[in-house]
Amino acid sequence: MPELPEVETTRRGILPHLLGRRIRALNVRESRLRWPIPAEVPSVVQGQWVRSVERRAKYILMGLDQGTLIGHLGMSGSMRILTGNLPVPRKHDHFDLLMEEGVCLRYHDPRRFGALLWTDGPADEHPLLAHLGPEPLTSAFDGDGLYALARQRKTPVKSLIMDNQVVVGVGNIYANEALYAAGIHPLRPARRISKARYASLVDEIKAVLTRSIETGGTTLRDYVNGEGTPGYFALRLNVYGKSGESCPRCREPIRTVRSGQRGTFFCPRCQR
DNA sequence: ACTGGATCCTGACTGC
DNA sequence: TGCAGTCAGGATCCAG
Repeated sequence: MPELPEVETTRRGILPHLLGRRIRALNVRESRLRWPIPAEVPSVVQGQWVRSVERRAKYILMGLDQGTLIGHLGMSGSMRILTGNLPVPRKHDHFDLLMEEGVCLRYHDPRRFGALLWTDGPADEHPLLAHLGPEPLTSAFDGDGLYALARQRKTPVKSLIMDNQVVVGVGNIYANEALYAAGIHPLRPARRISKARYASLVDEIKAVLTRSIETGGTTLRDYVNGEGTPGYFALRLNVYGKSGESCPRCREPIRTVRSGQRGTFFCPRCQR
């Protein structure tokens, strides 16, 4: 389920349960994720204290006394905190990170596109993290920088903002929504967009992600304590998944095309 | 250097 | 009911 707001919500949800606690065991039931969970990880992490729980892009980074556990939720992954008697694992509950005091972080991922890795060195030097673009909610991501990057690019602007080397954390839903909010056609070649319009696009990306993280907070409690997973954030979607429905702004029917194997939704009248 | 396409995997849904 | 086809929140890899 995860786009960046859900990953951030997950991080905030698991943080208080993991921070300052010691890992009793890592119990792996299915190691075949996006990359196999390396065989040595359980013995390496056992007995270590969790010193930090951070996020970079859509990776969740658990800093240990030695090294960092790197988690990723892929397309269908979720984490929840269990306490007390552990329920029998459901299908696709691939690992449990068992902490002191009966706290358990259980990972569920039907499609197995997620990951759990460990690195000894600085996490940001890990090959998966080393070449990532700026975080979208920091000042390192701005209109001028995006405009400069786009100069040589013929690729559709939607592909550009979903490129993790350009900016991280903009998934398909938010790419569609931010482009709608900025009035930019998703298939417009990246180099054919003015600096002013990129400034607006950056503002809208930040706004939609921020709003989504805020509303995600309301489902947090259920997410980490309750049974099952939440639905989507209580985010008002204008175009994503709204094929054929009328544009909230001009009533024109929302259209959908496929671009880069992803569903692309837009208003042909408002977005140019 | 860029770009589009294939790919990993399971499950939900649609249409016949 | 069953079966085939399509699509889904990600992101890497590879050919051209």
